[in-house]
Amino acid sequence: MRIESDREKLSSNMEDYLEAIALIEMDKGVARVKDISRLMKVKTPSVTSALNVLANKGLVEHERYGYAELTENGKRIAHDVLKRHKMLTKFLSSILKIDPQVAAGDACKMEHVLSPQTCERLTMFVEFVGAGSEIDRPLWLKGFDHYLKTGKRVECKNKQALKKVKGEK
Amino acid sequence: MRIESDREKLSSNMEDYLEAIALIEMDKGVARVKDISRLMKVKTPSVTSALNVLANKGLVEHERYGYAELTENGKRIAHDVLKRHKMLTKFLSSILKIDPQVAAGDACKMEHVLSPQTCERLTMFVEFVGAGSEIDRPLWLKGFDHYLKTGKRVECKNKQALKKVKGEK
DNA sequence: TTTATTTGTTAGACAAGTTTAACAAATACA
DNA sequence: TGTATTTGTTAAACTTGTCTAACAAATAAA
Repeated sequence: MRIESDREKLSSNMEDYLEAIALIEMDKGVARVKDISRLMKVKTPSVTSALNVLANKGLVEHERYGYAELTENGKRIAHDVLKRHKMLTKFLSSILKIDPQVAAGDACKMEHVLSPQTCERLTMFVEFVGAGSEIDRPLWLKGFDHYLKTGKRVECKNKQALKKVKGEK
Repeated sequence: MRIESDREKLSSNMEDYLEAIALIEMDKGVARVKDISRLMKVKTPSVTSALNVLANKGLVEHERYGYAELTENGKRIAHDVLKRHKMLTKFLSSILKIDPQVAAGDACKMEHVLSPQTCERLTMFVEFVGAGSEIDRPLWLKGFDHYLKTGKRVECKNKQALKKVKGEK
């Protein structure tokens, strides 16, 4: 028999609900069933049912016909997920140059399945690379861009090519 | 009403079964329920049931009490999954230096969720980086290793530090 | 070739998450 | 204040994949 605040691993789905609620709270202050259902692309009964599950785990508060609110615990988890989401999005879009939509989708999947170790390393990697702007983009990464376009590695002995890679787009 | 060889997207689970069967076929020529169940860490009835699903989709052939064999279609999918798996493992273990066990686990999850675009880019990235051996490891990547260890970027102006990063471990 | 062991299948239950249909509460507005 | 509209909930069914228990086929071995 188990008591209250279970520390069991949340399912991807429930993590997604927490994340959605957090986003809506950030946007509008409070989250309603309708908003969640719209954001998650599920019907409202699914939301009601998810809220019951999450409330049982002490991750949201929800009174019938009222707003849903994350508890402290819920917030903590949601923010962890969001942090992973952001990091992954950045990795995909600014390092690998994946299209924003696709990157968002992939980040949404990956955020629930990566081990803490991988998340941590990837975070360090993103941090290490920087690459927020084109200017910050390290030279080797521009080399990768070139490799993507042409399938060929930049010959660094050739000053001409090197300049080209360094310089533009 | 739908006919035979549906081109619907396979679930992660079913992809995993195909992958397992492919691995066993490669190892022993033919795959038996027992082998699959062992590799997948599920009980045999789950395998029987999965084989029925896959047979319906035309991805395996399986006669009662006999061997399971991938069809051409099944093989194609299984090999795609395996290719992604290998690529991801390489990315995680040889670029990010994730522990083998953890890398394997993460690759196993990621292989089912990444978009084709991300798979392709990541493949290119792994290819670009090389990094099969410590010797091939590009200098910037050694810089990342150093960043992981110390949290500090290598100052390339400092010849001493540079040499250290280039040289050892 | 009969018996024992291993392997595979069926049937039935369960868990998580989803849906539709019907209904109830809250809100808006006349 | 009374009626409509919007929003939320309940109940019941379905899906996917799992399991246990009981049974059936195949293989090994006596």
